[in-house]
Amino acid sequence: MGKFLTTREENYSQWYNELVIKADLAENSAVRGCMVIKPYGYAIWEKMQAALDTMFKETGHVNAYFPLFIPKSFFSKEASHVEGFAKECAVVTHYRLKNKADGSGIEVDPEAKLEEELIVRPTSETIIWSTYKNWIQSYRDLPILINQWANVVRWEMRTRLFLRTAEFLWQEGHTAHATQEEAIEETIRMINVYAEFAEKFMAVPVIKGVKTENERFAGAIDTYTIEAMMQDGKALQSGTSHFLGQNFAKAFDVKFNSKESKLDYVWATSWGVSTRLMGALVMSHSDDHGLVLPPKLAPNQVVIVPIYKGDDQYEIMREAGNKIKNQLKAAGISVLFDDRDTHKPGWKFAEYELKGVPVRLAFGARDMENDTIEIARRDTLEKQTISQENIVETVKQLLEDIQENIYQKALKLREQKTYAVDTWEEFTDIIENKGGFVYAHWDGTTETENKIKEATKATIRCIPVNNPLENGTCIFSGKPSNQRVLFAKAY
RNA sequence: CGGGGUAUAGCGCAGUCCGGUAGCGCAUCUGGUUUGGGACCAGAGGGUCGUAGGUUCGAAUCCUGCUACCCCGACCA
Repeated sequence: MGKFLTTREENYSQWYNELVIKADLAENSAVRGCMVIKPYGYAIWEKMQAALDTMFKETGHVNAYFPLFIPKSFFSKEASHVEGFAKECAVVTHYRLKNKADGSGIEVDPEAKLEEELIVRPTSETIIWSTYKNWIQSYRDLPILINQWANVVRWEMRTRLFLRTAEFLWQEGHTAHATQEEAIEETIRMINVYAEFAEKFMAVPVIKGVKTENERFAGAIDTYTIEAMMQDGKALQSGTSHFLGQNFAKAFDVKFNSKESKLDYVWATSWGVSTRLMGALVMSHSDDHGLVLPPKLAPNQVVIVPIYKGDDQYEIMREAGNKIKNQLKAAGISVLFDDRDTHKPGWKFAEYELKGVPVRLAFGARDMENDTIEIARRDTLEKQTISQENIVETVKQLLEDIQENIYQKALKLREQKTYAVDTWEEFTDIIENKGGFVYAHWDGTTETENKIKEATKATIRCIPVNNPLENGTCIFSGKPSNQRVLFAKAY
């Protein structure tokens, strides 16, 4: 087996970078910090979108679309929101170009300056709440449960394909409610939707929890998060759901008449997941041979590779291959029959391993004689020769096994790399030498949180939901604490 | 945004120190033999050496600016 990838052990970060490019998921573009998502990568994103969109619809949401540009003045209306995003906003200042006088190209026409500059959305709370103001007068107008699929721009200093890019694709849900209880319920409902999606579709186990004040979304009262562990033990924040209280309603003066004929501000939530999930997917399951995709999100669940000698056999194999392909397709399995004569079987094997196709079927003259077929699973790289008779059932079962197996494997790894510690020495030892999730006591102050971050680069990923209460002392300050929180280095 | 590194054919690299007009492997194309884990032989095409200036008779090579990428920090989904 030739070596095409840096191994995870050699250099995890380089392994990831190479894998994303070699598996044809994405590449860097001519624009700094912005990526091109290639067809194979986009196909996975489309599968994620389809599953999530269905879940959003099932929970009563509808899709809409709001503008890419946000008037600068909107931004300044919610104080903490501005502060959070101001440092990474792209700004449109002009609306026209013109030819340079000396004919050496084009330049921004200084006479075409915008009256009010426009921000390229880093998130859409402000434009949406300025719109909701017009839509909401009465409790009868509530709730509003809207999602949008969009791109956003955050001018990042250091970027990495999928994990952090200046422009990325995401969905953002923005809901408006008559009561605080209902908004909190919605916030929790959506973090649960994200957790279910991560675990059932991506096969990525996640920890649900609440962010500390320090890590909270700019403008939120509470931020719920799902945190996944990557194979190197680092955490990846994979989705967030925010209870925004009445902050945006107050900033944009969105009031409604309640049943009791009382004028009150509207309660809000927002929630989102992004193409960063692609990074989570890659880093959770893949190995030194390439991607390992969960069957539920793989663009092709099965690839069929024919093995033949000469044109006569080729024709026979094509016919046989198409027959198998159609059987599988009829059972709702997505199949690629790679009957290209331009690449050899061995080349194709390596290629589809790199691309993470869950199941590979290969057959040649020997199989034709015996009515057998070789079946190989990507997650364990095991292969065996089976009878063609129950091929559909066998493949179906195997796809389910793979989906379950990679989830269990990821869960097991997380359990192995999760620790509970009581002393600063143990804490720093694990964070610096072993890597992983560490449950430890914390005194609840931002000051301590920041000092721990400074000393170790570990941050509080979340305070898990249903976190058991337990008396202890803060690992850093020694002050009393009544629960452990989840620490880790994060992407 | 600070420190370090890199940029030569589609990809990976040598050549740069010591200036003389560009080479290797893979990939591509043609023909043939092949096909159960990235085939082999023969031939062919492809580069104004990241970019803009400068020094020089002459620059991939020396000097300066700019850009992009990688690593390490600060910031963040």
